[in-house]
Amino acid sequence: MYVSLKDVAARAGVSFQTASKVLNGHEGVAASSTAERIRAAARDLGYVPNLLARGLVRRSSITVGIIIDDLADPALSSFVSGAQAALAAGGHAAVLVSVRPESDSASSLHKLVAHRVDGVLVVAPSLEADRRFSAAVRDEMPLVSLNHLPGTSAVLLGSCHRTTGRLAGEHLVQMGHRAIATVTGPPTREVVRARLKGFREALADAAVDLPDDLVEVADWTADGGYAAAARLLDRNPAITALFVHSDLMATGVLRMLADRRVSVPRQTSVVGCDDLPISRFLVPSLTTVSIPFVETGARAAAVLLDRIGGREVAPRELLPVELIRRGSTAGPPTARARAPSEGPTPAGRPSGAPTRRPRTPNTAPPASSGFKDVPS
Amino acid sequence: MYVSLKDVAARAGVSFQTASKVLNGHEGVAASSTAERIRAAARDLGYVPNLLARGLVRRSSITVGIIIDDLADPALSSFVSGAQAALAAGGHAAVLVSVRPESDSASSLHKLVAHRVDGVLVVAPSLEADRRFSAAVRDEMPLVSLNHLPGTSAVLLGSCHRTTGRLAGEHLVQMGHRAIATVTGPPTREVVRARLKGFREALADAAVDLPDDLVEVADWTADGGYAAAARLLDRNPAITALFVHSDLMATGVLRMLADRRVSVPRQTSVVGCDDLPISRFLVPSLTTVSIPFVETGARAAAVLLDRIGGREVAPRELLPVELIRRGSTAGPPTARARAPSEGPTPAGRPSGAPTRRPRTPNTAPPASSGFKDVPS
DNA sequence: TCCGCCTACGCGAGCGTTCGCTCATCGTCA
DNA sequence: TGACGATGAGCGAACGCTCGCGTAGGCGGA
Repeated sequence: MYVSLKDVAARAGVSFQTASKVLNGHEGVAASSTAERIRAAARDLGYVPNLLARGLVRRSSITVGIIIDDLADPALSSFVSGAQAALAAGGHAAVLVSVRPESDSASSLHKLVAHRVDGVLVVAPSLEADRRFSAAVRDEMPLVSLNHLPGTSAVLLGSCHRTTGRLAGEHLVQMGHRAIATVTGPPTREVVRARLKGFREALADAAVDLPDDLVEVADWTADGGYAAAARLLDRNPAITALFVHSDLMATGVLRMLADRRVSVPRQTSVVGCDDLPISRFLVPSLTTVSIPFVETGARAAAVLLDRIGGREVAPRELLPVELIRRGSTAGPPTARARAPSEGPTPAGRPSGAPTRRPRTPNTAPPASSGFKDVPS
Repeated sequence: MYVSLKDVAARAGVSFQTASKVLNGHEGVAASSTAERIRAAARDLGYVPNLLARGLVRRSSITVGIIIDDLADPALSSFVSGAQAALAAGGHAAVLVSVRPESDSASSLHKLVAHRVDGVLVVAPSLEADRRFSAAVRDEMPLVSLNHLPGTSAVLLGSCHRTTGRLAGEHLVQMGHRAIATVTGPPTREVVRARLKGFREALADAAVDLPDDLVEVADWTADGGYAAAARLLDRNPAITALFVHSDLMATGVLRMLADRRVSVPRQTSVVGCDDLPISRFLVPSLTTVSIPFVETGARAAAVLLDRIGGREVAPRELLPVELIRRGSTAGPPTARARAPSEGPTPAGRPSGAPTRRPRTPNTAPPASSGFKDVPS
């Protein structure tokens, strides 16, 4: 089926061990004429080394395992995209396994161990609180994770979530908002707690309070964001700004506000988190804290390769985040502007006649940070 | 480092070959007491079989290679997500390699061959016209592709693009549109030609013409969609409907229309293609032809496993597509309604006073096919 | 008592590599 | 002329596993 080293050696008239050495680029192991003969034979026969056999004796499969929750999640797939590129640059292939709710999380790790991967990259937030997984981690195995993995020696790589929350909070208070609410992810996640902490700090610095009833938990989905924002507005119609923990949820929030005829950013400002590629194209374009997914994935892979190579690496590393100002944030409505409808009612219907379209409506041209590559 | 069969056998007091047979579930190869002793030893020692060694002798790595363009593309990552799940169900792991523009496309295939994958799944539209890749395909190797791979024996799996185009076209003409334009992907792609063909057929059935200047080519990106739609409207302001070959591009189109103050769907209708998870949350929610990415990926993986298992499979298989009606399409504006602005001008500013907001504006509640799981 | 059969296990070979060691040849220099 | 270091190539072992076959020992039947 496949041509082996022996086939190549036979054609070149040498022993297969010699062929091995030549094809591996060892110097001074054969006369240049012999070496060339071997290389020619390999080329003619289309020899492709069997990495299974090589891995067996070298005790390294030149592969890295990636454990992932769900590739359909744009954030996670961006991570993997970056990681994959960096791994390829390092000559490693990626073995992908997903951790599925119905199966034991430790089994996905066992699968990778069975493949004798050189290291593992964890891109699975659902594993954050998974004791069984943490317990199954072999400490000898180099491990880099994009989420917390308490109790393991895994290197943590990500962005500074506290700064993320702080940037969003500062932006909103600087614009003059005081009635600020937030739609978070599940508080079991460390990222959620950290973002909330930074957000609270920023608000506190401006003497703005964040009572519990202005914090709504959602599940990272657009549907969840929609519902959470609806609950928030039902409870407190005076809210003028929302910080949403992911762009996907923010999309749901924007949609919900549109359904209720709440103008963004005139009546309510929205700050997202992630900066998905699509976020600058939403109407209004979404102000958001940019998380460098691809870069983080690439860096994670690079660090993992360092660990595999025996080089010393820091136990955690955070990549910078950045606030991207776009069209979904503005100052809060003035008292006069808000008077007619007394804030959006739960039913969402403005009571009076439609007001004239504002000068900077939700269809405003994108902020300069956005569309620079779109022809005007 | 790792515990081997010999370790297990030594602990159980048997030869490692016997341990191998027992652990592989062979019947009648050992007394039940011995078998239990071996299993206990394996459990105690945490034995994980070395798939490299097993693959070497069994001549099967129990892995499947996936060649992908870019995981950051939501459509492609959805494919892989579905495929990955199906592969896992079949006991196979996925080895991921990406084909990068700067490197030889055949080398990614060689990489997989080196890993002795049992089959290859191609999720790389960029390889469609790649002669070098097609030439490098070993015909013995089971191959399933989501895009055309002319000249190879690869099984083609996808959706019926012609139907896709037809559905979009029929929907628009049924709503009464006559001035219909389209933003396509690169015409080098078979999918683009097929969609265009179906679209043309649907229009022709209603005696609607599609002259070349109403067809604009873009590059699958939102930026590209934005620019293409701008060119289209500049050339022909009378356009009342647009069929866009991907939801991502459609997002750019919606954004561009919003920037020009063209109301969707009141002034212009937009039909997308893909039905990305986010599409129902856009404002207005996007009418689109749903492509079952995840299911296609899953089916592709299942077919690949069939081929690997030596079962007979059809040379191509198409999954059904479906038109999802949402808020971005409606009938064309009446002559009266369009009179004030004489169609959107390139500058995009309605000349008269803003008309009263229509009863079904672009912020209308989503169509029933959408938000059924969003609480009201 | 001997033969043959079944059960339960061991043995040897081989999968395709890598790697260290041995060995033959040859030119060089004392 | 003989010892010696390069140079060039082969050889054996090992990596961890699977699989077919060989073979003890125990049993019943003739």
